[in-house]
Amino acid sequence: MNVGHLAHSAEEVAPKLLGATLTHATPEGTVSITITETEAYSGAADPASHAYRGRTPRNAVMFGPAGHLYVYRSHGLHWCANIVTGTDGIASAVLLRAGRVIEGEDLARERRGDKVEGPRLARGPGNLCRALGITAEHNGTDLLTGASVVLSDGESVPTALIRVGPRVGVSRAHDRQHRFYLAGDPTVSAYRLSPRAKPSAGA
DNA sequence: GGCCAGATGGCC
DNA sequence: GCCATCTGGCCG
Repeated sequence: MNVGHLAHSAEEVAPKLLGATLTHATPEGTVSITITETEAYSGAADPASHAYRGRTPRNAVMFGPAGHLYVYRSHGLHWCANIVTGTDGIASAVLLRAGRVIEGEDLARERRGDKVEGPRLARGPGNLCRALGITAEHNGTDLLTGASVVLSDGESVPTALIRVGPRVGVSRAHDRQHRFYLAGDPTVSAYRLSPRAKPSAGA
């Protein structure tokens, strides 16, 4: 993967990351996924973004150069990972919502639990991080320079298979069509409207 | 300083 | 549907 591919808005990059490969090698083994679901988040213009109110210690990586990993904790127990896009100094990132495990399925199942079905191993942003073994220690990692977590070109995905919809679980700007996923793919997570989402006009 | 909400997931 | 669990951000 070339950094040039990521040097655009999150909205542009998010659909293009479908089909790309994310790999994490550890002493225990290697797990790789094909990305099947993403969401775009921007900065000052996006009320649902962590960067909406400006730079803070938590979201600082979002403001940095493209190709780095932004990891945050959700609800006190899950980790979620984003790929930073765009220009250094301007916040934007793509949340990795789901993927298909293509290497290291045994290790992924060890991390996720015995009973988890193959397609569900990395279904949902928290599960994706757990299957890959991504935690806070990977926040800020450069994915393009051969660090432990690496983003690489995978299979090319036919445009006709890409679907767009509203983002999952966000209470603000929840109508924005910034979620991208592969049609009919069982590894894609279920849509859920935030309980706090305000009713929108025309609904 | 304190409180509330949250880019979730699993179990009842 | 409900709850766990904790951190960031804002004073709702």
